[in-house]
Formats: sequence, C-alpha cells, structure tokens
Amino acid sequence: MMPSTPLPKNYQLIRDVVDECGLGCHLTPSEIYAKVRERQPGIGLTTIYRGLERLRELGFVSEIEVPGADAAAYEPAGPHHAHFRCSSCGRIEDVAFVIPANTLDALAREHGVEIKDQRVTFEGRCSRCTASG
Amino acid sequence: MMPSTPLPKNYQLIRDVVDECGLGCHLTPSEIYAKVRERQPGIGLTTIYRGLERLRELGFVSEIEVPGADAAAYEPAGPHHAHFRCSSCGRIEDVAFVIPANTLDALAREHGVEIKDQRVTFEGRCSRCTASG
DNA sequence: AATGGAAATGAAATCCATTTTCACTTAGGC
DNA sequence: GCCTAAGTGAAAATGGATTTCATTTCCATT
Ligand SMILES: [Mn+2]
Ligand SMILES: [Mn+2]
Ligand SMILES: [Zn+2]
Ligand SMILES: [Zn+2]
Repeated sequence: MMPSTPLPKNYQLIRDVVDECGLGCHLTPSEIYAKVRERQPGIGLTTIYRGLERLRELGFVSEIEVPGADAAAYEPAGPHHAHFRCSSCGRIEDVAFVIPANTLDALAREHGVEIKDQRVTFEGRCSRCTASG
Repeated sequence: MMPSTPLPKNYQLIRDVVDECGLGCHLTPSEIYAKVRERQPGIGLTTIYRGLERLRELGFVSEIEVPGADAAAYEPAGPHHAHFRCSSCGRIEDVAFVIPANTLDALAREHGVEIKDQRVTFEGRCSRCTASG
C-alpha cells in the first residue's frame, strides 16, 4: 500500500529531535520544546504535546513514566528495556532487562489477567553520584 | 529502648485507614482524606499529605506510583511486590513478583550503579474487564 | 484558480495533584 | 505556668498536562 499520510512538518521536527537524541536519551516535553524551538521558533508547547502523542500512536517514540521524575520522558522507539533512576541526581539510564514472556504468561494465568506491557524501573545511585558523593 | 514518640493522633488515624484497607488495597490521598474525615471531620487534606509522608518515612506505609494513574496510591507496608494496572478500568492489583537479588546485583555491576529499589508494573486487562468488554 | 472540509496550530484558559506559606493552636519537657 | 517545637488547616502557589477556541494550513476535488 501507499505510504500513509506524511507527518506534518512540525511533528517531523519533534520526531527528529527525539531521534537525534538517540537511544538511551530521554527528553521531557519541555526539553523537546526548547530544542524544536531552535528550528521553529514560533511553535507552541501545545503542539509538542500533541505531536508526541501522535508519534507515540504511530510507534515512532516511546513515553516513559518514571516514578520520582517530575515529568514524562520520551525516547526514540526501540527494543524494550528497563530504566534506572538515580535518586540523587535524577539521571535516567537504560538498563538491559526484560521480564521474559513465559514468566509474564505464568503471572497472567496465575492472576487471571491479560498482561500487555511491563514497566520496570530501578532506583539507586548512579556511578557519577557514587564517585562524587 | 523506649517506644519512640507516639504518632500524633491524626497521623494514627491515617495509618488506621490505610491498614484497615488491607494488603492489596491501594488508596489515593483523596480517598484516604474522605475516610479519615468520617472520623475526624475537621481534618485538612494538607494533613493527609503530611501524615502519609511521615508514615512512609517511618516505614508504616508504602507509596506506589503507577504509570497511567492520575494520583499516587498508598498501601500498608508489607512484602515487596509488583503491581498490575488495568488500562481499561484503572484498577490496581498486587502481583506476586520480585526480581531476585542476584539478578539485581548482576545488573548493578554491569551498569556500574547501585540499585536500592525496584518498581515493576504490568499493564493490561483485568479479569473483570476481559469478561465484560 | 476556486472551494470546502479536515487537520493542525498556538494563545489562553483550565484542570488537578501536590506543595508551600502563614498565622494559629497544641503538646510536652522544664 | 512557660517556652519551644511540632502540628494544623485555609488559602495560595506551583507546575505538568489538557482543553477550548478562533484562526490558519493543507489538500483533494471541482
Ligand atoms: Mn530508555
Ligand atoms: Mn500493592
Ligand atoms: Zn546520580
Ligand atoms: Zn479492568
């Protein structure tokens, strides 16, 4: 089939900013706003929120909600993984960890629910804070 | 040693409400507010927030922050566990699952961080919603 | 080109959980 | 009783996210 409707220009800019940040990089809507604004000074924060929602629906970006963080963060879509949040400095890092599907299946059966997603977040001290503090 | 300072009466009421809710029961500050208010009509929401923070520091209650939920939830302190959130109705259930310590150790070593806590949340459809919807 | 409807846009208003401020009351060691 | 620290609640402030609404842009169709 034909390539579906191309992304509106502004949404593409948002996608670019998230993509250029790269894997393992997590940006808040405000941070994205600031970066997009460098290329499109007139854009409004509202459009950032709307664009991020759309891009998430389309599977281009992922939203992560980390307990303790004051705002949601976005990253380019990629392989599923866990996150680590340093409770000292707030830094968020990727952690290569996923609960295997057969474990999820067992849990789902056991609890009589249908599990569609997992969110794993670790909390502690990052190497930088351990070194300095 | 002497029993440390007894809990202020209002904080004790908050603790009672959370405890009476039982394991596997998760209450938001507003819900707790409503319940405490039945016994102490004059109490303010501010005191609920302050009490919950204190009770958490003292280890009597646990706060859980579930992605997708609009407010934090509290439960009586107890064994560590994971949570399941139904994306259809919002219901939060306990899930008997913890990432084993040796796995955490390996991850921590691998990523050069110090892991102090884990937060595991599953998302999907609860049995009730699967049956009805 | 003209047209019309759908989508996108941004400013402003609104929402809402949580925190902060501040003046006041309470509790308890002395 | 006095004094200080802790507790309290109303009200205001905060701040991320959403909603509203009037306007503009986009594009497929004439
Ligand atoms: Mn990530
Ligand atoms: Mn629980
Ligand atoms: Zn750190
Ligand atoms: Zn449900």
